[in-house]
Amino acid sequence: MAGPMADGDDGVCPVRDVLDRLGDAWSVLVISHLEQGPARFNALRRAIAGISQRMLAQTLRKLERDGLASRTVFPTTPPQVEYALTDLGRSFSTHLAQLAQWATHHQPAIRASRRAYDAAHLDGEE
Amino acid sequence: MAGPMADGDDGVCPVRDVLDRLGDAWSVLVISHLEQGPARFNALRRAIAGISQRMLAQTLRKLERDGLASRTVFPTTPPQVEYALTDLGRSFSTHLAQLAQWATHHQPAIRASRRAYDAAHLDGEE
DNA sequence: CCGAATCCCTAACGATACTG
DNA sequence: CAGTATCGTTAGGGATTCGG
Repeated sequence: MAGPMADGDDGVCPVRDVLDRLGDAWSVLVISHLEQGPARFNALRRAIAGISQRMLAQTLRKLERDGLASRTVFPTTPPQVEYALTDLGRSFSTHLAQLAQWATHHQPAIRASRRAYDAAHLDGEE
Repeated sequence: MAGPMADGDDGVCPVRDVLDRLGDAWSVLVISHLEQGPARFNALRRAIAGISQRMLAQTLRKLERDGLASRTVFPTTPPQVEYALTDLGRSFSTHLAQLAQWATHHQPAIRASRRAYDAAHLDGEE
C-alpha cells in the first residue's frame, strides 16, 4: 500500500483521489492536451511525446472513470474514438492552470532553495 | 524513465515539481500538520499515523530542500529539532486547501461517475 | 484504429538495525 | 531524540504481442 488511507483506488479520502491525478504526470499532460479540444487516441499518442500506448489507455480510462473525460465511439470503419474533457474535467483543469501559475511564479525561490540546500549538504559526499 | 520531463529530481518542468509534492501523500500530510504550528520530529511521527521514520525524514528533507519547510536545531541535550512551514510553504498550503475544497465539493460527482463506469464494465469479469 | 494481456525491470516503500 | 544505512518486497511503467 502506498499511503495511510489507500483502499484500492476508491476514495476513502476524496482529497487524495484528486491529488493523485495531479501527481500523475500522464494524467496532467492528457488533460492539458484535451483542453485544446477533443482528440482521438492516436492523435493524443502523437501529441504527447514519450507516452506509451499502455499508459495512454490506462490514463484515459482513469479520467473517464472519474468523469473528467468523455469517450465517444463513432461506429465507422475503422472505428473512431474521440476523447474530450467533461465540465468536471474543465473545472479541474482550471485549478491545474492556477497551480501551474503558482509553480512558475515561485520557481526561482524553489530552485534557489535547492541550490542552497545542496551546497550546505556536501559534508560526507564525493 | 518515469515521465517525459524527468531529470533527476530537479525541475526541468517547474510545474511538475509542485505537482509531485501534491501527489505525494506524506508531503501533504506533513504540510497539513505543520500548518497547525511548528513541531518536532517525533511529534510529527506520532501525529501522522502510519508514517515510518524513514518516510518522515525523507519527506522533511524534500520539503526543506524546496524551501517549503524550515529546520531549526536547538543545541540542547537531548537535541531538539523543530520543523515549521516557511512563507512559501504557507502559500503552498493555501492552494492545497483550495484543492481540498474542490475535491470535497465534487466528490459526489466523482463517486457517481465511478459507480456508473464500474457498472458498465462488468462484461467479462466475475 | 483502439485497446488488452504478458513479460521484465526498476524505483519506491516498510521494517529493522545502527550512529551522533 | 533525531536521524542514516541496509535489506527484502512490491507496485508501476516500458516494450512487445495479440484481439476486436
